[in-house]
Amino acid sequence: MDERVRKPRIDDVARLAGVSTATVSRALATPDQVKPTTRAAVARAVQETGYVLNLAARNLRTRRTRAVLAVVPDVSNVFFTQVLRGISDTLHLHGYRLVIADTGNDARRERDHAEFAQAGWVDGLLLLNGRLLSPASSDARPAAIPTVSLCERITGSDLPLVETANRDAARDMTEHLLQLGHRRVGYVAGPAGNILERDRFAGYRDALAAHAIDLDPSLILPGDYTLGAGEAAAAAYLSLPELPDAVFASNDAMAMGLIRGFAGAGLSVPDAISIAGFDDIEFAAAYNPALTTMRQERNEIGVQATRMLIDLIEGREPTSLQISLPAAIVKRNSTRSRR
Amino acid sequence: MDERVRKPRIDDVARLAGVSTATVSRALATPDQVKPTTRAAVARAVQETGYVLNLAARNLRTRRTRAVLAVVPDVSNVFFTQVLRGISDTLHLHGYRLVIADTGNDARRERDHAEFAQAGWVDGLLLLNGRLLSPASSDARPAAIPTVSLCERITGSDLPLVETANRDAARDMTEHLLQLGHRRVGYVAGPAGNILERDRFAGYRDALAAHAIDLDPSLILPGDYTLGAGEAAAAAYLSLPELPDAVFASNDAMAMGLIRGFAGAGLSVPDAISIAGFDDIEFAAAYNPALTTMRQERNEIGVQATRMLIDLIEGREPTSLQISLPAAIVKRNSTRSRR
DNA sequence: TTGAAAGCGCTAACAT
DNA sequence: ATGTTAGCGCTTTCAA
Repeated sequence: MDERVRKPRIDDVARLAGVSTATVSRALATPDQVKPTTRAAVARAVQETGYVLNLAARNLRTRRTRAVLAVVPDVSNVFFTQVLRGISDTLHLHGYRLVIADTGNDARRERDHAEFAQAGWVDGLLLLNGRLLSPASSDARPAAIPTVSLCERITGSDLPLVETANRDAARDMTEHLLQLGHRRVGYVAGPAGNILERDRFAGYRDALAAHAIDLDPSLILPGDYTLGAGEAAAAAYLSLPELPDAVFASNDAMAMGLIRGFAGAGLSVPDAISIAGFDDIEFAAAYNPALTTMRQERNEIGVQATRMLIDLIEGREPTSLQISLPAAIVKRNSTRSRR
Repeated sequence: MDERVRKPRIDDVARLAGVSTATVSRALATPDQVKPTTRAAVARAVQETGYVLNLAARNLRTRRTRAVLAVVPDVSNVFFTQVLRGISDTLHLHGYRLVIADTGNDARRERDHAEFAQAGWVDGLLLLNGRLLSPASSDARPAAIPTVSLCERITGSDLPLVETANRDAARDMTEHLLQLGHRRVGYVAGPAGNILERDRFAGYRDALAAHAIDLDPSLILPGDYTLGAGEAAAAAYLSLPELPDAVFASNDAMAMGLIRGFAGAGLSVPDAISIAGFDDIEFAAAYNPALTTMRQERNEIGVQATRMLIDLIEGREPTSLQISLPAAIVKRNSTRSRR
């Protein structure tokens, strides 16, 4: 029931156009190496036959794909999507295609994709997930294709890296809350062991130390970067004998959770308490109240990492193999000065 | 300076293992066709040489890739990310890999990717963008590889399709607002000409007609699915001699914009006015007030479309080539009964 | 259960 | 400017 004709190949076109396959190939890939008349003849033959290039054959022959794979733990995470935008645009600019692999935070799928990447499925690899080739196979064969990691550095790896200066950023935000006159400044943490969390918490500590304020363990609450964790933290703070003056949540979702939690208890933010977040995700500005937060230049992270990768792929020496991008405080309505 | 050794090929492994290349190939792809002893020898040789398969070669030979391409207009759009999750999981379940192409709403990039897809870069195509192969090339050669479109139907195409029953959904939501006792029900539209917009507006009209309420043009405002459009609409409503009782925004971002706009003018939602959205994006529940909205089963759209595609790829007859998924009202705090 | 051998469809020397 | 030719690295009949 499938009476399809054989797909036309390059020699079908060549025959019809009355030239050699080499000429067809050139007419398609490097038109200016071919006489206009010939080019036209080829174009006509392509039309007529309905020829489409076979990529597998080309890739096999050229040993290149002009494609780059971005491995993302979770495409539905609003954080990564902006980074991807920067990657996508930059690649396009340089004539590469982007393919995205969503691993769903599943190590198996991660390995799968990485393996395929090594198998020549793409020319380069962008790792957005802070780990790869986990302990599973310890043969530790170094990545055979150019690879750059971004957003999270991979523990125990010296892969080229582009990230936000998380520690500095967290220090700055804490310092900002202190400058606002707050003294009891709480902190809602990210997942234990997470590398971002470590950096941000270190920054928080740095700022308090600079003001000779002791860490108050009752103000430091666990979290996991979810809205729910923020709500839970709010409840926990409410059960304290004395509320903090301000809380720095180590990401925006938790900051929003805090606001909801406090609002639900009849406490207004920022009148009763100041709340600051981290990331400046899309909805931070739209929130009620609009969130004061640390803006990570997610787009820029993608752009820089991609530039680095392209240099690597094309055999140039990248300007730098380690980039730490500054983050800036975005002051909105969830914090206020205490005077 | 690049003293890399030649990548090992299958015959290197074969030689080392003392077998033929055919046996190596089988040991890798269909282990149970090979004697355990041989299999072990091959495995050892693979280890020793550090052999990795060359995908281009395999794809060329087998004429398959076991990969599927999802073409997305904008990965940073929260709507699509959930759909992608459903796609990704379903594909994985069936042994396919997903690659995502972000076209950045750019027709050129769209065509690029589609072309590569036809060139055998993948086995199937998932179109999330509501158009493809736009007027540019009118040679209208039918897609050579299995293709399913989702989310938005493509005008003037009879591609297999999975979508939300937008018209029904919009009718239901409008009906709901009417049931709540609202009479002057406003509508904030999506981009003119957008197919979703047409369906949703039709549903809005259906509901009003069923109650014999005339369309009031002053209550129907243009929009473009952005938060800003919602804010602008709020301002426009505020300048009316009489405010509507309720407004149905044709997506969540605009509903949030409306709430901000009214809140900024000192009007409380839902006390002064009810606001309903469409989509139930991630932040709808977290918003202040939590948004009453139409929940599209985005994950399910992805799942069903992917099943359909796999059937197509593997030569089975899909159960259906046209699926319209119902959407359900999620009642939250941005609407209230008027009594 | 294994091996020999013939391509899959293209591109890039090299020659003309 | 164009043609000839030799593979790229794998899988898969077919035969043993």
